[in-house]
Amino acid sequence: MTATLFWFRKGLRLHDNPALLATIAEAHTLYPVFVIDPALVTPERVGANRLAFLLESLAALDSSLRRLGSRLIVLRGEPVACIARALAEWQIARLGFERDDEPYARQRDRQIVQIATERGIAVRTLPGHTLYDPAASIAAAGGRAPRTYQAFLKLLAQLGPPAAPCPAPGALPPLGPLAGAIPRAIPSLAELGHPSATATLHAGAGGEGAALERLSAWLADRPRVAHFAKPDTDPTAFAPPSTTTLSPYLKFGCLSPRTFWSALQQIYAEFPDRTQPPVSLLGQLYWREFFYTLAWETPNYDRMVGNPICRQIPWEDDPARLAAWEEGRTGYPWIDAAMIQLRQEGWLHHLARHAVACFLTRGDLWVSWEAGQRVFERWLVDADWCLNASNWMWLSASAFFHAYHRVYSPVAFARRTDPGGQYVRHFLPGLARLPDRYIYEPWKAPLAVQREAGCLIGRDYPAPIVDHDQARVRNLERMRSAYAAG
DNA sequence: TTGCTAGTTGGAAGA
DNA sequence: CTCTTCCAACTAGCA
Repeated sequence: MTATLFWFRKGLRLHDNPALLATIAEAHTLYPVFVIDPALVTPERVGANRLAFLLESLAALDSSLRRLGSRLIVLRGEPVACIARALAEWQIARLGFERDDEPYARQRDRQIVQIATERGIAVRTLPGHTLYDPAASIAAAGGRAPRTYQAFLKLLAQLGPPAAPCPAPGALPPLGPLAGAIPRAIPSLAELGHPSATATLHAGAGGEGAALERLSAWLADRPRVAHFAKPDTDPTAFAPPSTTTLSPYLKFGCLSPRTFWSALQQIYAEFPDRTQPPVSLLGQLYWREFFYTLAWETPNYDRMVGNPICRQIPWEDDPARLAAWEEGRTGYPWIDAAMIQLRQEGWLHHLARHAVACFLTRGDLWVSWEAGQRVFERWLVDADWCLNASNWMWLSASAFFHAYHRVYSPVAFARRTDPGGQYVRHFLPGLARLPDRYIYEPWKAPLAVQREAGCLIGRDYPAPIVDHDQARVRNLERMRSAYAAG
């Protein structure tokens, strides 16, 4: 009898899971395992909303496995030690998992593969988190990942369509004999030291089933899918948002990118006038792929120093400014409302992320993008190591994007799509009674208007921590110097 | 080597 | 309200 352990990490799904299929094909008995690493679930590292989403995804996976006569075994502890112990206790002969290309995961997986190999355990890994295997894409590109999106699209054309999604398993090997003794152990948020989740957008919606339902629901409006243009979507729309909000499912692998890709192709076939990458929905999947591919070969991808694609810029450490930004008290309602939405819902529209990221770094506060990256990493339900680093480099004009003189206005930008300030009024109820005219710059409201609205600047809502026009001019000069020095 | 082109998503002012 | 123009500007990719 060959006892096999399949280790779920990302890829929390049964559909299109090549590593799982390959692993169970050779198994007589199976131990499906997930490990909760206590170091990664502290409130300092992860907000309650993302942790709740993960726990829901695990519960959904457990239910799916049970329908096939199996179950999910949730272990808690340092992952390498946990898996090593399980391999020994359950006399595992084969280990399988989906490859994870993040540096932390690569390091972790190297250790467990070494331990398994030393003990004579066969290890089976396959990629499944991206459309293509980044290593294979780079090899096809001649050993160097493209540095621009357009060059990456050319590479994709050369690669041809990604592999078709594989079916979910119709049956699973019986549970390993020792699994019966292990209690069902998906912990609660409270057990992990967290308050309850506050999300409205993704509340109670973790897991593969919800992912596929939300995908179907979004795809049902076929003209909208075919004509989707990301830059034209509304960053101030929040009930409902103007984009798919599928990102958390892709982050945890509740949704396969290849399943998404295939579904899009079917719709695109009906619409000759569909939008194209980079702005189309397919283009969004390709941005993800582009960044994953480049990150695979770039050292220190989530840092400025030692990162060969990142411009070296003398950001200034300023804990007070950083805290004001993170806590939504910069005095700019559009920025503050977005930061409140981030913390309440764990989600922000892409362009709202742009606005707050530009504000923290090159636009206004001149604080390092790495500090902002850590804040997003904590609060976003869809926090994705590679995409988070990529977009912070983009917005801070450290890589990919170089037109640093283009600075988002914290006053004018949101006014274009939301002149009445409904978004601000929702997330900053203290400002709700201000007239439209002052909703994005309340410090300009005459005192009588502030009193009438029940919102005195400096008492009920902060005055701006920087003068945007002055900060912008000063920072443009600093960017010019940094670019010249580079 | 050099020159040329194109690049997901700005803002202000004016027609 | 929508469109155009100007501002000031850098890089990767390619011929």
